[in-house]
Amino acid sequence: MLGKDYPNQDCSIARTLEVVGERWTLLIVRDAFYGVRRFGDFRDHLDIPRAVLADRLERLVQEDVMARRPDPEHAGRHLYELTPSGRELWPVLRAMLAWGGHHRSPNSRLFHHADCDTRLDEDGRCATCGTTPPPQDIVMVRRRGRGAGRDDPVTVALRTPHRLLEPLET
Amino acid sequence: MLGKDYPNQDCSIARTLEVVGERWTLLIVRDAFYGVRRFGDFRDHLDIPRAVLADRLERLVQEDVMARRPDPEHAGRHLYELTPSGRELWPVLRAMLAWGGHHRSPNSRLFHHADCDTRLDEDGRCATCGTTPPPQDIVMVRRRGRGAGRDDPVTVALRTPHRLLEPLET
DNA sequence: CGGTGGGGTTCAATAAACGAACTCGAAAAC
DNA sequence: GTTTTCGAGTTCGTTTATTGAACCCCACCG
Repeated sequence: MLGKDYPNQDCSIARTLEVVGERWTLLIVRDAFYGVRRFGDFRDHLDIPRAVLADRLERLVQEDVMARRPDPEHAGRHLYELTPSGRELWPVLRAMLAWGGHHRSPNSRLFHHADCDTRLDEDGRCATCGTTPPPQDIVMVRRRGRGAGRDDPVTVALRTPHRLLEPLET
Repeated sequence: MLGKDYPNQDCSIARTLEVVGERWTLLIVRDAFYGVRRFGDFRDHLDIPRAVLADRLERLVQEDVMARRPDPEHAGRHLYELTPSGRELWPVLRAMLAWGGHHRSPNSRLFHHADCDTRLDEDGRCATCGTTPPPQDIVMVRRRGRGAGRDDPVTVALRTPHRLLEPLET
């Protein structure tokens, strides 16, 4: 965008949008919640131009939403992971998930409370225990009969139930 | 953005971002919650180029987030108002408000439950009655000692407590 | 009936996104 | 030990979006 910020807006929403409001950014954060950590996995799953992905990851690291560290299994490569402040973006994604699910098309993935095996409602609450579990206690499962579409390694790996923030093996 | 959509993403978040993910769009929706309805008021409050504002409003109308109707007080002009589906974007804005308030800077406006006069927590819940009031039951007030910054008519009108979705008199 | 003012549209310039080609470094193959 | 391969970025020319200024149109005012 021409100027990524909103300098004259005295508003926390504007501050948030300055961090995650650019094209692709929230989908990168979403994938990070799904366990994606490698440059190439983001790229394969999002069909995003390399240069844009590199730019967005760098900015997310600058803004303390993600952290970059060396990949212990592959010298010279990196892993990108959500920081504590990045993990607090889950409510933003959950709200968008609910709106898009209501007003556009139902999501192809469902979210269950790991402890109770109960499907979470749209506010992220578990009807069984009454709590709103944090991402690491949420298991994502594929909705029956959905999710054929893509065949990149990330999409394939996400066909089996997967706990949020758990590193994805591709 | 180059291509406003994410055609290969089978995901409700991507669907939502296709509607409200472009630059300025969520700030326009925010202002609509604050009671802004006229082209010029959006313009004055956001410092947004006219052409972009016209484009965004048209798209929001197409997408059934806002509705455009003739302004009964001014022939030839229009009022832009949130539709029921647009009003359901409030949780998205509330989540961004909470994140930006925590991790960037506290918001200059606070939100109270009109019935209980209790400040809402960051999930939008009222500690007094335990409900999560809808936008039309929320009163926005200025945080003490904040909000000097701008002096456009909208900012001035919002200095006094104001119920969300209530048309703003400028 | 000429002026004013709000609400848009048009236009040229700038910036961002795109995708293909390129570079670099580490490991694997030979 | 040399070459090949591969993932991870960077560079670059092209396409598209954003910007701000200029312009147009309509309704009302004097």
